[in-house]
Amino acid sequence: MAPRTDPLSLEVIELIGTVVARYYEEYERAAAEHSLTGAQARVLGLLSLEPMPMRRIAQKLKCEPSNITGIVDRLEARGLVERRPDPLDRRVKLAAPTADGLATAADLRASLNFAREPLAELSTRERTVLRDLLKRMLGD
Amino acid sequence: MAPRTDPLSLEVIELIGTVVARYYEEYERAAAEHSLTGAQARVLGLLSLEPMPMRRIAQKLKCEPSNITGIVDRLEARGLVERRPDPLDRRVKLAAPTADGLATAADLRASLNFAREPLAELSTRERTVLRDLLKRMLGD
DNA sequence: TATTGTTATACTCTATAACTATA
DNA sequence: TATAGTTATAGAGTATAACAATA
Repeated sequence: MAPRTDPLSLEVIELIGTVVARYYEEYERAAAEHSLTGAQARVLGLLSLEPMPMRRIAQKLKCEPSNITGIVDRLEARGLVERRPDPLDRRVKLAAPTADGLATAADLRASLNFAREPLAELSTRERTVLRDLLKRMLGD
Repeated sequence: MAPRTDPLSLEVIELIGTVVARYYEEYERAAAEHSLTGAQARVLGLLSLEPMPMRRIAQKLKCEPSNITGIVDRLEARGLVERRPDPLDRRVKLAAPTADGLATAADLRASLNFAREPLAELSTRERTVLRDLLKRMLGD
C-alpha cells in the first residue's frame, strides 16, 4: 500500500503527532506528581497488572535487560516494588508491586486524564466510529 | 465535563496508547537510521522549518535552554546545523540547518511511515471523519 | 553451553544553578 | 537590571560488554 501525501492525510498525521505529544506530556506530568520518572511509571504500571521476571519487563519496554536493574532498584528503594525468587527457576527474579506500589499505580491511572476528559466531548456513536477507525489504522 | 470510564472510552484510550507507542517507536527508529537520537531529530526537524534562537527551541521542546546547547553542539559537530549571529541582538544565536541538515530532515520525514502507510487503509471519507474526530478531541 | 540478572562503562538527555556577554 | 546562551553538576535512561549463578 503506497504512503499517502495528500493534504488530508498530512493533516491527520499532524493531528496524530499532536495527540502523541499531548499524551506524553500528560503521562510525564502524572508520573512527576508522584515523583516518578516516565520509565519508572511505565514499569510500575506494567507490574501492577502482573508480576513478571526482569527480562520480560525489558521485552515489554523494548529496552536492554541491564536497564531494568536500575529502574527496579529505584522503585524498590521507594518501597513500591519488590524482587521475589521464582520457585521454578532460581536464576529468575520476579518483580512485583507492593501494596504501596499498587496504590500508586491506581493513582497514576486515575490522574491520567488525557483522552478521557477530551473523549467526553464525543458522543457514544462518535467514540464508536473513532474506535473502529483506530483499530483499522492499527491493522486489526 | 466528567471523565469517562465506560468500556468504550477505555478501549479508545487503550487504542490511543497503542498509537502513541507505535508512533514513538517509529520515530526513534527513523532517527536511529540516521544515527540521531530522538531529541536531535526533533530539533533538526524543527529547524528545517525555520531557523530560530536557541531559547525558542527550548520553548518548543518544553525543556530547559541549557539542554539545547548540547543537542545543537552535537548536530553542529555532525555538520547538520550551524549557529549564526542575530544581526538585531548580539546576545542571540540563531540555529539553522545546513544543506546537509535539510537533506537529512527531508529523509527523516520520508522514512516516518507511521500513520501514512496505515492511513492508506482508510478511504477519503474515513480519513475525513478521523480528522474531524481528532480535532474535536484536541479541542479544535 | 545457554540463560538470567547484574555490574561496569560510556553517552545522551534532563533540571538546577552560576557564569558571560550583551541589552 | 534583565536577558541569551553557556558551563558545571548531578541524576536518570540507554546500549554494549563482561561476569556470576543457575539451568
